[in-house]
Amino acid sequence: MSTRILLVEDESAIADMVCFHLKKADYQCQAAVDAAAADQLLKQQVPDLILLDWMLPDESGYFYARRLRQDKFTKEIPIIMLTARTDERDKINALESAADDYVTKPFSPKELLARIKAVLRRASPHRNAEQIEFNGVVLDPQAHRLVFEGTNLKVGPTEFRLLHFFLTHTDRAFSREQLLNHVWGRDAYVEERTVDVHIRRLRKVLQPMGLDRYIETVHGVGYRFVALEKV
Amino acid sequence: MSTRILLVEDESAIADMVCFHLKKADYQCQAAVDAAAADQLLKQQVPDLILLDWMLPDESGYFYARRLRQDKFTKEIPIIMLTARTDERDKINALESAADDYVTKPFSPKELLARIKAVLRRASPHRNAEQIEFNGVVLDPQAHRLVFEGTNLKVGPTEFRLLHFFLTHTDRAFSREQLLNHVWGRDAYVEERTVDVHIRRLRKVLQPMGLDRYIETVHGVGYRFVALEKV
DNA sequence: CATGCCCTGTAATAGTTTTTTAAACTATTA
DNA sequence: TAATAGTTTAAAAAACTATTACAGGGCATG
Repeated sequence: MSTRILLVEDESAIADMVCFHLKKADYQCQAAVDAAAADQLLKQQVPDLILLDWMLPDESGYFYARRLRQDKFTKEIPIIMLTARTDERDKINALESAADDYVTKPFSPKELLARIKAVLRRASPHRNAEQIEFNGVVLDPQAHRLVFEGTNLKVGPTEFRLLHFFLTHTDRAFSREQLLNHVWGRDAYVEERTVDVHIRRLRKVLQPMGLDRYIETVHGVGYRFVALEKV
Repeated sequence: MSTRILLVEDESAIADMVCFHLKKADYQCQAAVDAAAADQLLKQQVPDLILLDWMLPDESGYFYARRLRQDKFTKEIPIIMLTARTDERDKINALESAADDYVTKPFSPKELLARIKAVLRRASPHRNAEQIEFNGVVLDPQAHRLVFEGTNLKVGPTEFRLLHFFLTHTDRAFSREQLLNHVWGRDAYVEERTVDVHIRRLRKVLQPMGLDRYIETVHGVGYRFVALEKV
């Protein structure tokens, strides 16, 4: 049983190209030219992932994504946005809060497939239960513990979830709002500044083994966890 | 005599595919399209395992699972849920407490068969009857006895089952709900806090030989029994 | 069939951990 | 250097856990 991907894209040249590569990579590809067509397809069958163009003829891809997030039948489906390159902070922010990831046009099939794979892996709960190793620290979601060189690290529940999120979403900056959405839950009523405090506490936990430096502050944006070693 | 598996799934494409692979793996496969049909089949014959779709036409798979757990004829049957992938902690939690395991769509036949095998092995009675030794304490499920250095330890039935469960499921955190499901039985109308009391009683039993420290409290989650020696 | 004993679940209360907020302080940017 | 953003600390509030006592049920014994 292969993974179903719904592609919502009005430029047929791009749509054909993407579909071609998706099929070659053994995904099932359904294409829709606009939000209305996508809705029709969604009624019939729920896909495992949605590729969504930022600009659609009938509705902004951004608002369509938000709409998909509100519907209980579609809210769980991971969304990757396809968008023109941008520098606008607002837009990037909007992208990141509405979608699970985004790819800027023009993109290579290779990049797209890599991002699809990453998003699907992330969204799969069994993967979510897998142990993650990072520079000697092992995070075990099943046992709900953090181990370094055989010893348990004492870490609060929120710091644990925060680290888990970071380890599964490395090398990307997240705003405090995004972190609240992902780590606290989409309906948390908490001050943004609270994130700082938990970042602080997580850094404190990781300090003894010198891993706190992987939590980077992105001024004016939020925080980022880097997995790649700096040269 | 081969293992009987009941498959409850409304999408016939998936049902056919699963049945095909089950039969190939030498299981007996019965299929039902909804809960009502499943009930009919269950009246005739009790299967060894149930594969249950999370979303059914007539009833949520989740609630059907809960219903199966309340019926004394079906409560012992292991259940594996088939579900779309999700990130939601609530849903994962619901899944884990209602079912023995779950597989996310799309799944490979290989993965499904592996999980079936694992669940059946876990549920098989012979393993449940094996003696377990832990740091000098011997738990004998057959005789329902707990022995330390030749002397019988006085332990209540619930504490015995709780310890048995822990010894067969070490190094994992379990919520109180999960412990109630596994140790008390899925139909127990018991307050979650009651688990605390039995944890306390079990700790008291293990205290004299210093083994109570292996029962760890996981704040905000539940409890965990560690097998690994801490350094 | 009454009695006492053991076991269980609940409730009350005490104790602990974690989270959140606020506020003072430090750093960065333009 | 002013303005904006991030860090750190402390303390109150909230959430969660431990412990104890007790009532009621079941069961064997007298």
